[in-house]
Amino acid sequence: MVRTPFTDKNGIKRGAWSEGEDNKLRAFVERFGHPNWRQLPKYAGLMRCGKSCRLRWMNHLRPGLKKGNYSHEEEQLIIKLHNELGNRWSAIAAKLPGRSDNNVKNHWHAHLKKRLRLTNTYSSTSEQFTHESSQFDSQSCEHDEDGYNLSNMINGMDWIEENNNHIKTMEQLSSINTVEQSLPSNSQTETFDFNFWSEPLFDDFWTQSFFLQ
DNA sequence: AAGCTAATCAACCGCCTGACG
DNA sequence: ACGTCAGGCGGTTGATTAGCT
Repeated sequence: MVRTPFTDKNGIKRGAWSEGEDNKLRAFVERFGHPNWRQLPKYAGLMRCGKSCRLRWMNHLRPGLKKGNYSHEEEQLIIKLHNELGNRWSAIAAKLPGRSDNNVKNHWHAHLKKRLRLTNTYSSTSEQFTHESSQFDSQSCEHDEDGYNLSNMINGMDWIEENNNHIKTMEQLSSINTVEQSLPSNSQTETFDFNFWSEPLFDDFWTQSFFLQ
């Protein structure tokens, strides 16, 4: 699920990162930090652009990154924050320890957005859902930019998740009339010498000594 | 088994912002 | 005040995998 590696006309490598490249970047950043991403690949012995190195570090290599499935709580928090902040993925990711902005954004587009759409479709077919699934007063509860009731969204998502096996398609969902009866009634840096990097001797001496270790 | 389509997510691109000279 | 540069952000692309016919 990654782009095929290739080298562009400037000799910059692009596409998927190899394990060796990851190791070089990780080792270098852990040792020297990253005060200058543009210069970093040169000193780290990587044929990558600085942006690519930064992205790789931020989204895959930095310590504490959480991989794998999102918890229910995380998903609810994303929905809530997206409602409050819009597409400010970095701000949303900042509230989710261990998740990168890219990761959150992908999860939103691949999972949550669709589920919310599904929920709203269902919501519009069931007046009862709108009434009973919300434990909040309609005047005071939160709404998204399109006017959707946020609490209903989350409750609806809960329900869809619980009943996922029974709902296969949007068509099926919108044709269900008896579903509402089954709805729950109470649903709810390290320090670094910056001048060091501009020191010409750094070029050969440090990169060599680093990789000779 | 083969072909097709949808889903997933890593990586890229272009733009914006702030720092600095 | 202006230009340049680097970092960061959000949108988009594309390769791979999974599932369906």
